[in-house]
Amino acid sequence: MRRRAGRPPRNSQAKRMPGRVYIVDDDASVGTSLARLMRSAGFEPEAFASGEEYLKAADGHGGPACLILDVRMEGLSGLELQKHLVKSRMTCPIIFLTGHGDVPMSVQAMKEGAFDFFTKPVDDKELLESVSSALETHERILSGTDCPFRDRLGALTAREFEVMRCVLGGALNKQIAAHLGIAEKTVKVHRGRVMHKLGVESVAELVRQSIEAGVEPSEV
Amino acid sequence: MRRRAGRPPRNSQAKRMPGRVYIVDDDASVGTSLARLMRSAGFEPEAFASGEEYLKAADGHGGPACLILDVRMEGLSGLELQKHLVKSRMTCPIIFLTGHGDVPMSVQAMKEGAFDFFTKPVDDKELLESVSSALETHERILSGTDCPFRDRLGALTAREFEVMRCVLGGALNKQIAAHLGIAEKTVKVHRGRVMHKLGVESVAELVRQSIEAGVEPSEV
DNA sequence: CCCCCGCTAGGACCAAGGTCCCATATCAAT
DNA sequence: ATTGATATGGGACCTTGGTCCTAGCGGGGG
Repeated sequence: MRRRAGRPPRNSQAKRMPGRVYIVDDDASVGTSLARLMRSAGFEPEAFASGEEYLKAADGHGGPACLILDVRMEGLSGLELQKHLVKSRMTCPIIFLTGHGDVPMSVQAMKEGAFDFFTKPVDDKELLESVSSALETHERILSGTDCPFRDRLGALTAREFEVMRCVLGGALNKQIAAHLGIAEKTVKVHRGRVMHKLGVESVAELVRQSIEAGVEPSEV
Repeated sequence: MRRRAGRPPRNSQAKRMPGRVYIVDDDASVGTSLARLMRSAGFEPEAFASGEEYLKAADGHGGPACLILDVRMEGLSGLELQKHLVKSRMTCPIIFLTGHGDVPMSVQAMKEGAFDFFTKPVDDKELLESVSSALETHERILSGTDCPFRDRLGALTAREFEVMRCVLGGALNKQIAAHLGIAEKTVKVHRGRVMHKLGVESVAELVRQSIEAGVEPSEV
């Protein structure tokens, strides 16, 4: 039961979100100038002077965001902060920006899943492009691959959804019927509507799309 | 048609494979010394003098493998070769080793999914560790974290496999039959055997497992 | 109060999937 | 030459899936 309670946010992303950019750099002048750059490009910057400060103030935020981290900092280093965030399942992309970068350092950061890695001096345009791309990526992560299938799921009635989950579980119509305490005939009706509403033509396709959309199958 | 032509390595991984290490470097002396190093560590090296040569001779191999690529080479560069391999859905990890590496280059390689990136001179121990780790990773990829489904795939005949891919694509038996130029009856036979050999009871299950095992569906 | 929507379901059919048994043909290995 | 694995299908038969059309029932909103 539940899921799609009330209103599946039908038209999310009505307008393009600007996107939050967290900046963590212990050099205040760098922080402010980066913030200025980001603001001028239409993003919402927020600067922190250390990893600890960021962690304390981190609000989770709702929409798409990304981090710009310095590697060398007093206290928590950028790489340490990254490890910490990765462990706590942070999904938002991290872009490194450092004055003293070398290949092994960049490789390590990338292995940990960094989105990008720049050395100063950095080309503003390149950095902005990377930030923009990072925000897009995060948006996609947040909204689960924006597939039209997901929206169509919202068109299903509760009963249809239940039947669909049983189908995803590989159940026969008669099993679904028994499971739901209804006639096999009715299951067929629901099932047909599910296929039609979701715009799929085969169970194989249904399963694929559902996996992508994160729909859990139902045991029968 | 293609893909695992001929022989699906029937009894892969009977005994612990040491792991194949493909070396692509246009400096012959580097290639042979790397090969020697790998052999001494118990791996099975195979050296190529260019990306083109590697592509021509690539045999697919059965077991776990990895690549050691130079970045700068005559003809196809390491990064280009990597892109090409990624596009063709190569799963085996790529380790870069280059004399003239810089941060942007390493970042690009890592973004494309490189397993590691070293600059010469490289510490033998580090390189060997990376290779060993890459082989382990590849083995895990190949065997899809011990799912029995993957092993069972090896029990399918070429024809059965083709039919299965069509089923994964959501095709009807008659469409599969037309596609393969055989009778619908025969498709049913193959299909039945596929389900039986793979130990699944529904198309839904088949699709799920196949996705996990990385089997590509076939358009019909 | 009535209508629409969702849930239910029967009848009638037809297409598709699946399984037995059996049979032929090819190819490679013994 | 014989055997085994593979691919191919015919016949028969049953189960499932899917779609028409029709229709009763209950709830919420105009």
